[in-house]
Amino acid sequence: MNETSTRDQIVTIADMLFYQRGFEPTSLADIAGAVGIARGNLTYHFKAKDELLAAVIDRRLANTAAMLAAWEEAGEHPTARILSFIHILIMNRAKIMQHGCPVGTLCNELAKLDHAAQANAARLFTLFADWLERQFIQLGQGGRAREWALHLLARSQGVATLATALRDEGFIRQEVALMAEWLAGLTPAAH
Amino acid sequence: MNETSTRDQIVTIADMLFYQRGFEPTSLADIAGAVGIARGNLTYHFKAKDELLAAVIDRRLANTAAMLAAWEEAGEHPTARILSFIHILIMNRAKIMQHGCPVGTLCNELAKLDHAAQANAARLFTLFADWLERQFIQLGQGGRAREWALHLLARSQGVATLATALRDEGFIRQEVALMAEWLAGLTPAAH
DNA sequence: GTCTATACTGAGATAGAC
DNA sequence: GTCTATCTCAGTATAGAC
Repeated sequence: MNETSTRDQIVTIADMLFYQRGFEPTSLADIAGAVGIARGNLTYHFKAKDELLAAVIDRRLANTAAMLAAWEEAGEHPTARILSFIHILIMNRAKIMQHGCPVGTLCNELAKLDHAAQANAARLFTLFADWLERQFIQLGQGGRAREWALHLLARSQGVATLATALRDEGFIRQEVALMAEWLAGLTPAAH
Repeated sequence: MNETSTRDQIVTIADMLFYQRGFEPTSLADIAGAVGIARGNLTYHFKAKDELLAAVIDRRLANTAAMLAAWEEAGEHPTARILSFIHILIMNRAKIMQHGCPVGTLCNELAKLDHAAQANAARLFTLFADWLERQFIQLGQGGRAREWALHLLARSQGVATLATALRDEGFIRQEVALMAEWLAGLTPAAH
């Protein structure tokens, strides 16, 4: 009857450690230790490390989809929704400066490892891209909606990467301001 | 009298493998095997893996500084020089789609590992940033030269990250066009 | 469902022969 | 300067007791 089952706890901890240290450098012993279970128990729930990775990615996909759906149901103006996306950089700035963007860094690592889960991890990006594309369509940018979606996604990724390397919070705020400015330039005058 | 000494060969191979697979996942055995020497020999030249990493970063710093200096001495218009930077994305598109940007992915990995070499790797970024800043100053953008330098650096990083995840060459070309457009908007009319 | 114990592999690092 | 041999440790995975 424990709602936060051991399995869920494992995925939660693994998600965190994969983000903070990376997939490869995180050992199953690290995860088991952080959860507070024996290593054999971890193996009972996940036969192999790759299975655990798959579960982590699936959870991230579900969480991201839920977050984006909530933003869409909130009924705001699409400009406000896109600003919510942009402001993730501010909200998560401390973690980003330490460990980068969870999506970008995972995709990069899996690409280098030539890992089978790479394509599934990339779906995290397309989730954001599709959502952003819908917002730009609602802004009347139908012709270039996909282009703007990927453009904005790329810019936020670049900010994350550079902020991690330079550990510069001011830079994040500066770039967020530039993105908001760019977005305002696309938005039809609402007054 | 062998100019490409074993030591140089080791650094060359390590540089390549650290880029392609990442620092952590690349073993010293991988490197020794690729060079064609025994493991003990590798240890003779580099006491520890971290020493080898330091040598790789130092070489990258030297190579990058030389490339940027060459671009500057070519005597072109600063706009043309900045375009040279932007077009790295096109020139290296195949490698980028497979392994990302060598600078960004290394900095990300070292940040997660909390590695002592992280700061030195980040100097690769400041090398580019300083160079770009000088070009923007020459463009008469003195007031915002640093801002534009970091902005352009971030955008190229974002393109690399997304291109790796999505394996989309068209996206790279699209973003390069947007960057060129943005640059043209900054450049004082030259006709 | 959870644990201990262990097999097996591959990592980095070291010693010393040639 | 290069090699083989070996040490030590950490990693994943497995077997089986409770």
